[in-house]
Amino acid sequence: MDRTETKNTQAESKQTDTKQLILDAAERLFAREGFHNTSLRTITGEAGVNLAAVNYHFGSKEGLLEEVITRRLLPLNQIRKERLERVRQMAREEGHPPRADETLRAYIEPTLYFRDSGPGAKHFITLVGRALSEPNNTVRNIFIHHIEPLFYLLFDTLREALPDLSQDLLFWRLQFALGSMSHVLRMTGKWPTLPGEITPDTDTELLTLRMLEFVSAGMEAPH
Amino acid sequence: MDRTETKNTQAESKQTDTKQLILDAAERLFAREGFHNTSLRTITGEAGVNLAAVNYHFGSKEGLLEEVITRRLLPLNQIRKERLERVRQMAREEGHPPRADETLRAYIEPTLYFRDSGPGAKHFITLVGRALSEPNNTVRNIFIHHIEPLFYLLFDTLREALPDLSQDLLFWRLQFALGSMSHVLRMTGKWPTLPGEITPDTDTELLTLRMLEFVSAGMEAPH
DNA sequence: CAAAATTTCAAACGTATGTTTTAATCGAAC
DNA sequence: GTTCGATTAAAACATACGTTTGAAATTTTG
Repeated sequence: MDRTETKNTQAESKQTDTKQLILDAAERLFAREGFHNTSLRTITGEAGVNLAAVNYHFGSKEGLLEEVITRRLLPLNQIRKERLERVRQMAREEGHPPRADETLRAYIEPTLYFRDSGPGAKHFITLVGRALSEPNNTVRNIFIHHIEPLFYLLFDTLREALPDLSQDLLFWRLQFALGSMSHVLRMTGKWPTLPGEITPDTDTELLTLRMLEFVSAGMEAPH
Repeated sequence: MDRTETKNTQAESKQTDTKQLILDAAERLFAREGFHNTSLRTITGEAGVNLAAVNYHFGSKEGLLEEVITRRLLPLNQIRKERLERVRQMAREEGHPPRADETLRAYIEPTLYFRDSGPGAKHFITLVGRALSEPNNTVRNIFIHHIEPLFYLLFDTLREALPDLSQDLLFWRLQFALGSMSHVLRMTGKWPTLPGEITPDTDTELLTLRMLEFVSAGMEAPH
């Protein structure tokens, strides 16, 4: 009776239900309140399941976090990786370096559009935005482990796109760009009171356009 | 014997020592581990004072946080406010709109240079960088309360600098810029493993220059 | 249907937290 | 030197947390 391993026999209905309910509630609460600020009693309460179910299905609170993250991050990273490799590959076939704005688009566009891919995805993207700025090692390390190879791919493709920039300068500009994106991701629905006619919850398409205008200009700025 | 009010008679030596020791330790630990992930026992342990001293001098853990923040944020905000008003005032005297890059510099430069203003200031700036992305309301609200008027001043000055941008677009671009800055602030000393010859801990002057190049170009990008 | 494995449940465990209490200690004023 | 308010100190308090337990309930297997 190994309790941390999931034996997926045909007996999936109840188990899957409980696991999904916990994952969805945890995703929402981790995004809204943070990992340490969310108790298992709150999660299981909102999910409508027994407290012990978390330790039974996920082993520990940390194990739950890991599955909350990987459940959506693996598919998202797969998409971003394919988009980046396509940009790189097509440029190589056409015999010119990839364009910086297309490279950035290949990374940013799937990330922003992922918010609309399902009800819980929006919360997850908030979590992604907070990932790198998490003070807690537990949360940050799980993310970094999955994001690091993608970061290198993005960095290398941008090196080809912007050969005039030193590695050092490119690194910083990429950090500026990623900072812009992650800030917007985690701020969704948390804007302070705003002046006048500003409607901060713009639709995804317009937001993506604006973000790409901004970070592309910054990336290609004179130096 | 009101324990939350500080009676500053001449008997300041011991009290001031203890308060300073607690504030410094809390600043460092809140920045490194986060507010909820830091216990009063860890703080008082590192400060070398008794556990009860926090509640005696600051009333509560939240009161301690508030004083950790205001102790440095009030002077920093004063500097940023003066710099912004000077840019605005000088432009008005010379009969032209303020420049966007000078406006951004008036906000960003004092913030980055504040890191070098003392041993604990570096930790505090990490805290500033994490302020807006804090999931916890306790932390975020204290910051927002002090930062909001400054944000409006920055926004209004940029409106004068960039009259072609709609309020909506300007709002977003300012968010992108602030995202870049806060990301860098909180990432100090927390970079993941990096490729090759990259030295992420650049000196303040060069980092400021690069950040201003980036966000100015993004702010003035075509649309 | 009976046996076996899986999942749920209520309760308790041990620990860590912020806070409070009560007494001891310190420093200055008279 | 004594007195009095301010500060420190040790201990305990109440509560919340993640986790474990053991039995009941449910589902799957033969």
